[in-house]
Amino acid sequence: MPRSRTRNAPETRAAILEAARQRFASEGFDASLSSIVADAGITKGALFHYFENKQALYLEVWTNLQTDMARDTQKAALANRSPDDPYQAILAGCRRYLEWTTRPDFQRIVLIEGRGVLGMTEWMSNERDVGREVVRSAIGYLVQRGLIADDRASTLSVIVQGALHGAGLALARNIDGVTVDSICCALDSMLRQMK
Amino acid sequence: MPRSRTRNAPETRAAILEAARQRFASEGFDASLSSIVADAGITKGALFHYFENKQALYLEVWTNLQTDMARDTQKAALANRSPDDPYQAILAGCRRYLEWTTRPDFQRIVLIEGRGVLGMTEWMSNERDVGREVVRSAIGYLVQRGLIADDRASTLSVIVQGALHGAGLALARNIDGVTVDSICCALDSMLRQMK
DNA sequence: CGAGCTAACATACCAGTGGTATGTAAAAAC
DNA sequence: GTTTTTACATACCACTGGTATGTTAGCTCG
Repeated sequence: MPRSRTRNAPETRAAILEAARQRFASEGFDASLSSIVADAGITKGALFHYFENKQALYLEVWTNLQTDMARDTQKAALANRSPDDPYQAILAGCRRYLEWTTRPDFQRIVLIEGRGVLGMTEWMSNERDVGREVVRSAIGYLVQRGLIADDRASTLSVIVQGALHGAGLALARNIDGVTVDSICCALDSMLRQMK
Repeated sequence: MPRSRTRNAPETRAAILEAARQRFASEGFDASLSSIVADAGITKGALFHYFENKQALYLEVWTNLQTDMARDTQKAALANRSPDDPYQAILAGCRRYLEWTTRPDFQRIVLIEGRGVLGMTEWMSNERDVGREVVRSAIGYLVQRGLIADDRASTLSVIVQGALHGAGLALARNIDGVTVDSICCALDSMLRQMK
């Protein structure tokens, strides 16, 4: 009823995604679709016109956050390139990633719940894990420079990604003694000693 | 009705937990309480007599798995103590942990979904994270030996825990090039170079 | 231009869910 | 032997994700 008669598909879709992001960020996946469509100013009919089901909606919110983070992280890394220290760019990327972990929506949707919500079906199956791609490319860069053995790249990637993930969660929980600087310091020596 | 007239509270409780573990492992948190109570051979009345709500039930299943893993891991570590190499025990514990990550119920309930299900309320708040305690005590052991600086213990703990977590997930997803051995090898040099 | 098709929503409704209120019988307490 | 408590079962409810079915605006094309 309050909806204007002008049809504007992309705006509607964006409104749904935005409302969903906020609700998912504050209430988690349990946030009801009713509340989301109310926030977006539309009805469930519209929602199910654009998204197959609740998981699909969540997947898109999750993917958007993830890709935004990846882009920003890579941008930070490229901006801090140094000709005589190949680690500097990567460490700048790590620091930028840790900044993302302070965002409440990123914390809850990506760090905390995402894996469980999309679990098995989407997350497990394949390369939807954008974060992993970023880390892999960073490690690949070190391999290219001859700083890391080629056959260790995969293993070291998952370890570095896991370390970053754990560090981000620790920051989110603000565990004693864990700060952005202390983590970056630890990652610095950790990365430099990898071979 | 099929329930015998003899009251046996602990058995009933255990039956519920066992049924819940299996359902949660195969269907995730979405597994309906109806199916769980059917498996356990009781009714919802009994379930809600023992557990405040679905989350509380999940929390207990999750905690049990987590503590079993922690106990087993520490046992493995203590069994592999070596007087001239303090790292050996820890690495044995890591290997044992990675073995746990091959268990489907542990994968789904602890690695994938647990964080999201209990998120914020239980997991975030504090020391329900048994895994972290284990890692902290291992790092504490190295601090005691003078191998790691005291003020770095917290940060290194979350990094090591994250690395293990990520490695376990990678094994669960069987990502190319990642094996138990390759991870243990990487952890070996990583731990030994920490200071 | 106007008839028909389709995209973009709205409305009404449903099965199933977690959770609650209430009942009841056996054991334990006194 | 009465009362209280424990250990369940039964009946029920509000609400949820999802579906089936409208309805209307805009575009296509003769």
